[in-house]
Amino acid sequence: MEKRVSMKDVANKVGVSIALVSYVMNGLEKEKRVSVKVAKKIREAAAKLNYQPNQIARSLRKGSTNTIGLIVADIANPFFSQLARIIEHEAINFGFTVVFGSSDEDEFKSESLINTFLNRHVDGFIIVPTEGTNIQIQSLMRKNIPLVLIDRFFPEIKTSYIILDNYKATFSATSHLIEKGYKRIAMVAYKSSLIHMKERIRGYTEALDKFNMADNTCVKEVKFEKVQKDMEKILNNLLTKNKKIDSIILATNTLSISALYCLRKNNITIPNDLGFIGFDGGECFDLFSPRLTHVKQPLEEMGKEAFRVILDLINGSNKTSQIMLNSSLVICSSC
Amino acid sequence: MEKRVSMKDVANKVGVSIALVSYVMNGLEKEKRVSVKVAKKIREAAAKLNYQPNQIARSLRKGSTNTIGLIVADIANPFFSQLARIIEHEAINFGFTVVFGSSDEDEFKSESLINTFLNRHVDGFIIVPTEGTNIQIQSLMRKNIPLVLIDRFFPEIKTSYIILDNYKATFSATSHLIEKGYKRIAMVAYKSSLIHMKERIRGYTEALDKFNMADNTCVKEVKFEKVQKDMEKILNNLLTKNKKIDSIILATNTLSISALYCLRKNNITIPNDLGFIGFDGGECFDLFSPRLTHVKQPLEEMGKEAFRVILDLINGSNKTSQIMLNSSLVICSSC
DNA sequence: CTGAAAGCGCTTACAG
DNA sequence: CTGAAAGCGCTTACAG
Repeated sequence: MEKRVSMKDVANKVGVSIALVSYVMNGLEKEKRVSVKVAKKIREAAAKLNYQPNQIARSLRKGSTNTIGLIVADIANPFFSQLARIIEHEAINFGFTVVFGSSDEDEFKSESLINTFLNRHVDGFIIVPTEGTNIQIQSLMRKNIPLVLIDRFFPEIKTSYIILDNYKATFSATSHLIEKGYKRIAMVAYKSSLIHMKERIRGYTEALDKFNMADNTCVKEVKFEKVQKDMEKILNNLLTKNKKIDSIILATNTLSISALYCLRKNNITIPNDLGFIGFDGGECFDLFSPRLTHVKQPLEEMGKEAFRVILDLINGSNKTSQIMLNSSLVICSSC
Repeated sequence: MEKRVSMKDVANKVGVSIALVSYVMNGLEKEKRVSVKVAKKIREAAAKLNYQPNQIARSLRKGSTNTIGLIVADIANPFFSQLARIIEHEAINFGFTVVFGSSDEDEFKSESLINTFLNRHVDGFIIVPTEGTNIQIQSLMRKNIPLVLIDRFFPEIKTSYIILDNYKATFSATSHLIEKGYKRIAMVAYKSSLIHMKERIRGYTEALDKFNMADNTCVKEVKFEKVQKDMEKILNNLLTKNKKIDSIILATNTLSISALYCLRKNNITIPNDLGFIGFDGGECFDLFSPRLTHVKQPLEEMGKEAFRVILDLINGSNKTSQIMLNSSLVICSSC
């Protein structure tokens, strides 16, 4: 087993103090006026011994870890894993490492993840906040920990965040259905007090309102813990009762997929039996027959902005950045 | 801004030494025979001050970080993100944190990730190794760093690994097609020297061989950097030339998806024009019409075993665990 | 039962 | 231009 070499080893080899090695390793030789000759020797010795800095020691001393904590609802959800990929990429480019965790929309898991990451002294957090985590977020704010929320936020807490203009997203999706001649448009969303869900629902209801179709407003909510079951019940209901719906908008990608399963199971064909608009779809939506019209989120921008903002905060900025991005409606053949 | 409280603060408050606080915080009060009274006082003070241990300091002192480094090819690929989810879950249960990175099948990115994680003193690695990383893996072995490979491995290096029985997987997929009466079965795989790809190809060729159809062996390889382009060329070729193929097996999920895009684009219908078997599909495969027959990997088991093995190694075991799991062929309606 | 002290591997004022 | 030393917040032999 090879032993790790420390600055001391390099210093001993060259016959200088540890301080000099530290200066050179950190590229401070100019600033600290280390002689060119010694600097060269140190660099050579370091290379020869294959010296690698111990980031743990560095972190303890400097109080910063060059690590960011990423908490999403579920890393296995393509929406979040794609986001994670983008954030990871940015992080690496700036010399940061990402630790991640999935909250499962559970406030206690969220709390535990935040504490774990705090104890490991991440320099900042990128969090997809879950219902009931307001206090946790406020506590981070009080501790002055760099923080940016993503996908969702709390209107009553003044944090930085990057979100979608959810209102616009569903407003335009709904309008699209109306323009296509659909009359009885339903929306299925998650039962949640979180703003992104509320806004998606508001976009839908206000679009109906605008076209004087408020009477046909039909919002159904499923519980996060039993999506499939709730969805089946709801769809069975909506598709069989007197005032049958003629089209549907789903408020998230998981809901979209769940709905597709149900529809297929019940032999409901799209768009003949039912018009359909999904939410941030990806490959599944493209490969479905017919191709599914869906709301597309600007993932790349979202991830990049989130990292840019957190880096800014880590570097001492005290500016609160609240950024709202626009989705696009990808029009295919499902309505 | 709240200041972080350290053991010293707790010690001062109670009027004891830091050592005692450390013992109590680590639950060593029995072992170190701390008086019940003092232990209680310390616990109370710690709770009151909301003391949180500084894991960085702990890590520096103990030489272990309770962190594992997870390197996959691409965290945005559902196969890997689902695996990540399972590993994360296990990790948390055992008090570990996961740092992750995507190698993009690039040996230099892999090297850089490994070094980054080494400098951060992860306790162990779970790695999906990329072509050309043999040396990196060997170097980790030499340093005696706990390591488990996953999805792929290097036959010439004696590491622990958890992999699929790739040979069996495609052997049975191919046999299934043959039994269904298909005569001209093609396989599209990645161009790679890695064992998992070789084995998937071998499973295919040996199945043909067994049924005396070796003459119809047709393996095409696409480059990782230009999947879509290569795939189109290959499929155009296979579907138009004299000896047209009647069915196809794809060697990974990304290849499967890529093929589906191409087929759709060229109006090839499954299974009428072409029999189809995909690899670890997930939702896309289920929702496709017709439902796609595919090789299903035991993700849960793979992730859990990987963590179990790495934990074992971290805890000092020097046993090399080489585990091969079985896939199942999910038979649907695409062939 | 308890405390003083060394040390993990760095960074960084300070002195010369 | 260079070095000695303090200190980041812990853990852990050691002494009493």
